[in-house]
Amino acid sequence: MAKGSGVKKVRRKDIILDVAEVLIAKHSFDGVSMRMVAEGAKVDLALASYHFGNKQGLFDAVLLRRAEVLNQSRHAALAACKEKAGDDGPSVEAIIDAFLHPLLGCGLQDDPGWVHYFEIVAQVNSSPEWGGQLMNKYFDPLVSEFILELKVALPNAEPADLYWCYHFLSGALTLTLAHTGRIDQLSSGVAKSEDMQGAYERMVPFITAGFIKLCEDRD
Amino acid sequence: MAKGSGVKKVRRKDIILDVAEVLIAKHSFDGVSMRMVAEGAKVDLALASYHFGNKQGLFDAVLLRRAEVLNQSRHAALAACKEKAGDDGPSVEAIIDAFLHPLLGCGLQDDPGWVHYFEIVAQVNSSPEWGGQLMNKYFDPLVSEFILELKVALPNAEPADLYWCYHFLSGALTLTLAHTGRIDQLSSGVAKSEDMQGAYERMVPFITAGFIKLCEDRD
DNA sequence: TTAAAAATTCAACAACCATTGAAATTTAGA
DNA sequence: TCTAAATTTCAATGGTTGTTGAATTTTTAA
Repeated sequence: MAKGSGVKKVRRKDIILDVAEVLIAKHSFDGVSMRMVAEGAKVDLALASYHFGNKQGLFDAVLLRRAEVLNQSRHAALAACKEKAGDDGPSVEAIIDAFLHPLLGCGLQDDPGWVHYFEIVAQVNSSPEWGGQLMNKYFDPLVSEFILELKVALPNAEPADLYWCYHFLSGALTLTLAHTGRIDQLSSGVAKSEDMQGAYERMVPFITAGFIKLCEDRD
Repeated sequence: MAKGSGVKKVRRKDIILDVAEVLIAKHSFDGVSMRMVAEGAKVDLALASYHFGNKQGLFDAVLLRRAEVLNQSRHAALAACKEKAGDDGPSVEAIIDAFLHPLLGCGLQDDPGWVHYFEIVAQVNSSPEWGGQLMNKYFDPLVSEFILELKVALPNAEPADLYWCYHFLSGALTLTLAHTGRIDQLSSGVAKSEDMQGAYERMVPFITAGFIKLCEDRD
């Protein structure tokens, strides 16, 4: 390659992460071997171990890489929504929207990298082995920010109700991100797994109504 | 063993299923080896292959065994709820309740077998590899019954909205069944993963409100 | 240009994997 | 009791797994 050609050199380390991301999304962590990754990245078997220590280290790196980006994007969305709101703070719907809308902005609709990443997150979230630990480590500090803001918007809410509501939100969201194609089959094509815009537009009012019902209307 | 002692003989085949259920729930399908199952069941390595053909066959058998029981129980609950309702058919809340309440009756609260089974279902549901196929095969015929009844209760609903609502229900439910312990950590113990009664009582109004908001109130 | 550091490859290790055919044992039925 | 079938064990197969130390190449920086 000529000097100063302006072509950014893609590091092998990043290629390995990209390939691992795709494979883990499709086959789950235990279904992927280091050899599959090396072969996909057209790289020697030993290289992934060199860069990431071992298989678990590779997995952690895949998870961490985009978590930081997403957390920052969500944090900014929450700040903007608080900025725009009056003295009473943002509405429940505005908070839920700030939580969900950044996912579309991440390129969830277009960028295959993000699509695969979220498929991994979906699997991790409902894994008894890693679900609690990893989600707590990578995402829950930011989630706590949102719940704190929801407590302001829903001052009469019982804490346990609020946490269960977030739990339902988390489940609905991650299954949507999992892209299993189940809704396509169930609905005979009327609803499509890939339609993240449509899912988003429906999820915001659905979840908002649930929060209000449980944390405001409660008998 | 003395003849006619009344002690029901436990078949090795069932023991293998029980052990596989526990292990798959904890480590996922690819994380479990035939050796781990054989060792846990105190049985020769070859026996599981003899009874179930191969590893995939064992997995299918674990999934199928309780699916039939659950489907029958849910079908009966829906029938009873239609019976009790007037000419207009059951309310949205009654239908959602008929979908969720049988899970408690299955022994979800007490029987460890069912607890582990539902952990597997949770993982399968959000697996891109098997999620669409397996859930569709084992559960969706019955799910279609429920959606049909929801269409009666929500005559003005757009079909796509209805399927997305069920999708959100499915996600919220399966994450709850996954028992990841994440909600315990997030809430510092205020909400507990094991509290299926509490989850059920909150889930019914939460999901009902979402359905009504999206499929009845829609602007 | 040169030397140190980083990245990459090579080769091999021991451990574990699922599957299977044949032999041995247990069970069921006549 | 006797026999055929079902169950269980034994032993081995060929393949795949993650990891690692040493050798080689490439990059970096002085």
